Amino acid sequence: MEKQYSIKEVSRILGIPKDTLRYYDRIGIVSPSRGHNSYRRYSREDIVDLMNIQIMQYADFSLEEIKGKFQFHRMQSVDSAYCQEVAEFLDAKKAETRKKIAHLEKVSQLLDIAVKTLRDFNLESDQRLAVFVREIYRDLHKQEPEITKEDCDGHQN
Amino acid sequence: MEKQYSIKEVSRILGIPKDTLRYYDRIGIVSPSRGHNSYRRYSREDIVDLMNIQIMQYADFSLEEIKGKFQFHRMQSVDSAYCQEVAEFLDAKKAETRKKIAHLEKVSQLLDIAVKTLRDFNLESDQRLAVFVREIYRDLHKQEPEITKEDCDGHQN
DNA sequence: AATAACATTGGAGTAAACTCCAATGTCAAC
DNA sequence: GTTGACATTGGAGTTTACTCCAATGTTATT
Repeated sequence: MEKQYSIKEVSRILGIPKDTLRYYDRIGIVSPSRGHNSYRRYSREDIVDLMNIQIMQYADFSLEEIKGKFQFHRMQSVDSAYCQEVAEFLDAKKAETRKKIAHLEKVSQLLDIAVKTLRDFNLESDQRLAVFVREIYRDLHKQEPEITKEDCDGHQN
Repeated sequence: MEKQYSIKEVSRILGIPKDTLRYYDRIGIVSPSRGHNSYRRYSREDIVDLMNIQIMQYADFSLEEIKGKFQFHRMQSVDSAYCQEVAEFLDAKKAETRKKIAHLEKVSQLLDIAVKTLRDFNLESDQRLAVFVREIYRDLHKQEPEITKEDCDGHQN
């Protein structure tokens, strides 16, 4: 017979606030069984699920994604097609992550030049800043041509 | 006499929705002058401000930060102390950005290993994944000792 | 004078992931 | 049997940066 954990214990063990655990139950992410009173009783498996969720949140998955793509309990049968699907999903996530990193690298550079320009002003750093800003501005306005027809509609803006 | 721009023109020029421009006006970020009717009339300077705001948003500044730290109009007198303050702020921002990058690099690696493990399962990649996850878990729970007194208070959680 | 196209306002709604609250129920200890 | 610590619930509030709406006013064109 496995040990069951109260919400308070789980909260302490995993560092997740009780309200958050109740919230997860509400939205169907981790719904533990209930005791003879209506108290939640978390199993070991529930706790493992919650740990996986923590990892996935660390990896920037939304609760929606977590809920949609990963049903942990049902993982006994390693369905090859499903594995393939998840692998593709993770690949896409990784590409997205690399994009974010590239963006932040630019930001880091921008801040660097901006600080230098501010600290000891000279033409060189000022011009480098201007060039950089212009580059970002190009980035900002080169929207992928995903909008074509919609442009012609009667927008309010 | 400088040209003044209508909200529609500014929206088109900068690619900022009209509603957003009105919103910026409301919260006091860029509040253009008004015509004899109560129409907003944007000056060149207003437009430059808005461009700077776009750059700062690209660099992950919140509107609150933008509003608090940067009063562009008042920049004629290059106050050395103020420059110093802003430079420090930007430095902190950069440190924060580098932290985010480090985090995302870990995420990228994690996703990489996870995909590999999923695609062709073997002990080696599985163990690498386990090690990685454990490492992240350590990261996750090593909160800086910023909380000391508050811990003792009567929290609900 | 009617119409369209623009402008104004206050206020409400949206997303995501919590976070908090009040009213109430349960349980163990004294 | 009362106290205190725990649990439950539904529902409302928080945050940020918009986004949308309806009612209304203004301007230019027909």
